[in-house]
Amino acid sequence: MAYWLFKSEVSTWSWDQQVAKGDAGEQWDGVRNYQARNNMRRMKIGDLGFFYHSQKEKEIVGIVEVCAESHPDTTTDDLRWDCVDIKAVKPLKLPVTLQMCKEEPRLENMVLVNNTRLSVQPVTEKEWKTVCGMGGLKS
DNA sequence: GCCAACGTTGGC
DNA sequence: GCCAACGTTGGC
Repeated sequence: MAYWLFKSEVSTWSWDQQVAKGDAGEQWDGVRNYQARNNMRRMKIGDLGFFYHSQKEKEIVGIVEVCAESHPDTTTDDLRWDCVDIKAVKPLKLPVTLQMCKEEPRLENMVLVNNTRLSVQPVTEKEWKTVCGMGGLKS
């Protein structure tokens, strides 16, 4: 079981839209970055991820689950780009803001804190549990 | 709105 | 294969 973090602008694709898709989920398309794509290729069905709103909110708002492994991104003909499908699992009771992550010593090595521009990131199990705790979930 | 960080592109 | 130029992302 691996853990990930998916970043999106609210105006592009929001948590509410993700929730509205229900268990069917939706492909995480539009990624045009090799590192992010490579992370998606490593994902397995059942892996969990955080859903992060960038730019305005700058906070982790919910938990998603990978429901289809990497496949071609249907929004482009360019064969280089793959994506996975994810579905919403549940929201955090309390959103965990970027600032909270920066102020939390246990998260000092988190990719979110150190590489703000990567849109699909790995999360360690320790970081996962820490953020879930901060978000009001037992994990 | 600015700017730093980073990735990509293309000329040589 | 190097590196300058350029574009994009995202925090502030």
